[in-house]
Amino acid sequence: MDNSQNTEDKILAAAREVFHKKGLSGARMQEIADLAGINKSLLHYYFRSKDALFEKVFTETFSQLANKMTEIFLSEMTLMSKIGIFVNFYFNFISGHSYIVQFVINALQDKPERIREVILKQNVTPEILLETIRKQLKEEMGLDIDPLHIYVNILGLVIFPVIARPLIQSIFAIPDERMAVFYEQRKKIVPTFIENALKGYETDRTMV
Amino acid sequence: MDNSQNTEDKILAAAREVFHKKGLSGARMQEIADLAGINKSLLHYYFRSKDALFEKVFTETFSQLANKMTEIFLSEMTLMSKIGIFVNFYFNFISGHSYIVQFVINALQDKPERIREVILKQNVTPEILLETIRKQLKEEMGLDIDPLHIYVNILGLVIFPVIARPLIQSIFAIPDERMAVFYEQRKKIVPTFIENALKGYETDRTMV
DNA sequence: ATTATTTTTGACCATCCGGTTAAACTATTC
DNA sequence: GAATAGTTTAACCGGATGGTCAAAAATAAT
Repeated sequence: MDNSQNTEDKILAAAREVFHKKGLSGARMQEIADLAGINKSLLHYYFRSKDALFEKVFTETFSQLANKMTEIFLSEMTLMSKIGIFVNFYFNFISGHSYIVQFVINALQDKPERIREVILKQNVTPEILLETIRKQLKEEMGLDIDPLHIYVNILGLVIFPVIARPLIQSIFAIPDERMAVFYEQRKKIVPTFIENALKGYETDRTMV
Repeated sequence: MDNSQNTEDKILAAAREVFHKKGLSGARMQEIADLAGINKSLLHYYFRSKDALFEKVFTETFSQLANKMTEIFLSEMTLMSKIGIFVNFYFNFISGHSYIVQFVINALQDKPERIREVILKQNVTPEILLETIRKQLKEEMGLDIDPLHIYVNILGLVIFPVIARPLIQSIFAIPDERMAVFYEQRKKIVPTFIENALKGYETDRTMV
């Protein structure tokens, strides 16, 4: 047999690609089948329905993303090191998976309940993540700031430029090459920006 | 006649609502017609096709958004005042139009060319916006930083928490009331965060 | 080798959906 | 008030789309 991959994996790979790019309503079962190089009926043979297949892809994708994020922040490092590594890793990762984050956000916008099932299967508790950041803010920088705000700030500075790429690029007429440079610059700029901001709290003493 | 609104406006209002929430492929012409309280054929009578109607809504929405953004940054104020006002305004505006930004991003992700036509109709040149910010960074804070990075930072800190709301809220199990508080807090936190970050550059002298 | 089981296919179905058309209704013009 | 133009509707069309099914092909079990 030339079946280098088994059918189920081929389907999942194709479904991932199509769903990530086009979302649930934009994707076509036929397109997924074609991409996987199989008959459309097989999709229903392995996964009951379009929705079931989508849910599978969503769960998978979300877990992957969540794991990558928490993994770094739960490791043994200073907060600033974590931020540096996270930002760096993320820009690299996402440049090869540009649709992923938006896919997750859209899927959740469309139907927030989707996350329930997934979050339970997850081994990481979000509370632990926040608590870890809170402790590090306090102990390493003497800051009593809500860790959620800081975490959201970090994500915003990293994720927004990626999902808004078409927006930014077209508005400011930036060619692809300069855009690549732009992202490369952000690997340094974002950690510096955050560090400056946090240090500012130290001197200011205007806590939130 | 009881036609409080003319038909065209009723259609546009309905189309806005549906397209904003569900996007092009997720929206149904019948649903728009129902919401507008008219016959489906009328949609085609006033706007040729689904695509034409969508394009109309997109243009309209994008312009509204872009104008709001640039208006503030091109006014006569210190950069920090602009940032404060912008952040404040945006959280207020968006809480009543939560789907808008994501709608624009998705529409552009789906088909980047969409922006071409719109940008030409726009009276604001993006270059002027950046140039204004650059000048203010230099003159008011003595900073030689790429204004695009700063602008993107601001947008990221404001927009990301809004479009990722379902994500954030479900992951961290935040009830609606606490989420409202969260956004209210950000009106202060974000400007402070940015101000600290920028001041950090001043003392650091580690320019980018 | 034969049977039983799993995998794959092509033909098909019902429904959805964007779009068309002709006729009905309304408003305007003369 | 008849003629004309503009607006609205219901019925319909054709193709796309998610999904089914029975039979064929491949694989495994005896």
